[in-house]
Amino acid sequence: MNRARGRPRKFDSNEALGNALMVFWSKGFSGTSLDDLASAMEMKRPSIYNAFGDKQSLYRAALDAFQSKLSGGLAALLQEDDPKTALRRFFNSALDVYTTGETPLGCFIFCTAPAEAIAHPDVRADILEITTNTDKALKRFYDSAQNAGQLPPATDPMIAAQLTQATLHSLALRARAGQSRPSLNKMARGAVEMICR
Amino acid sequence: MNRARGRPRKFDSNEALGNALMVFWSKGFSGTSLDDLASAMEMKRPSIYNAFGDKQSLYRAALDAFQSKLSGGLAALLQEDDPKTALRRFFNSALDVYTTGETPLGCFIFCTAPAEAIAHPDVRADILEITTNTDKALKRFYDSAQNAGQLPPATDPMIAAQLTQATLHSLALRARAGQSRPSLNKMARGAVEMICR
DNA sequence: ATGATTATATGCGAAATAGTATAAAAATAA
DNA sequence: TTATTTTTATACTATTTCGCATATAATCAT
Repeated sequence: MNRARGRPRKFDSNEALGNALMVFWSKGFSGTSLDDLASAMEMKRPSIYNAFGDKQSLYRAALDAFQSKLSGGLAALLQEDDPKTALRRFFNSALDVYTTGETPLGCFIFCTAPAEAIAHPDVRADILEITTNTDKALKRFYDSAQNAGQLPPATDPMIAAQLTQATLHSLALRARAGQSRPSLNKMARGAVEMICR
Repeated sequence: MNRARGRPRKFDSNEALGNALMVFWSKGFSGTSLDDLASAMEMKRPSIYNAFGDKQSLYRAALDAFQSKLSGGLAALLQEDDPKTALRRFFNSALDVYTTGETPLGCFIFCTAPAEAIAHPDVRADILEITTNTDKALKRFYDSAQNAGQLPPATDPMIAAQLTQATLHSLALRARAGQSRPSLNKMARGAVEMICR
């Protein structure tokens, strides 16, 4: 009696969302058609509507899934003792995501969502929330580094946090534009030295 | 005999391109229809094709126009003697552009073009070129500041340049996401202090 | 088995979309 | 005036798009 009632679903919800995410990541929201999604998700359009609602709901679900996965992994890396080591691993791990595939796609959120932000205020609010939360998490990181005497007292933790996220934004755009992984690594390393000196 | 031959054009080319730019800036490339463009440009579709080619050519022309105008203005500000003053004016002027209108649109290039970069390799190449040129221009700025003894010898001019553009990228995204102008000003100020110390 | 429930599959339809063919209009050249 | 050139305006077509209506299938509850 505790079992699912009607006909069982043919698809795995997470997998289908992940496939949708990949299409949106490559083509953006407006550039992706429901046929693109249906074929990538191996679902017919009515099933997509039934499971995820309309195109915008699906896109926002993909944004949320991407952010949860990425920020979870990155936050763990910031637990490391030495701030510079933590940051180097932080950027390196982000770049792993940004440069996968034959054509690197950059960051799903920062490379595709801004284009939709004006036409879709919900998406705009999503970006703002993600950016704000990331600032806050990084500020906590710099606060505790400063308390541990690992960051100069003159450094403003909030500014350091914003510049760190700015580096992330830029790496995301540069990866999608086609800059090489070594050049991105170099920039990330340099940013760590600049921010933590 | 030196006069234009056939029926005279009804529209001013720069003005029409500027109107197209505004639509693309707000809705992105894929989110903009030719009807949107035709109505904003006050031209019929066949006239648009005749004057600017297809949708992608028009979009790339708009990218080029935006970049020329913005980078020209910003480069002039970097001529200022004091590097910090130059940078503060540089960011301030960029923010003027990023935050105009009731709903700030951020940077036309960095907020709308990345979404198209995978589907349209020409656009991807455009972004890469613009990013590379901006890095180079900023590196020259930091090189000469360093030569004038206005930047610590330990600072790597290329990293400073990349971080400066990273700040620009981030301000662009944050403006479009809806962060307030004062908070953006504060971040820009802080970035200048971090980079030039 | 029978009915209830939920999912899938087929296919429809109305609207939007990109791009063009054709004809009319406005200018110059001879 | 007549021919030539170039732009504009109308209308067309073929395709794509989103979303849904309807019918069918697979499972559970009784």
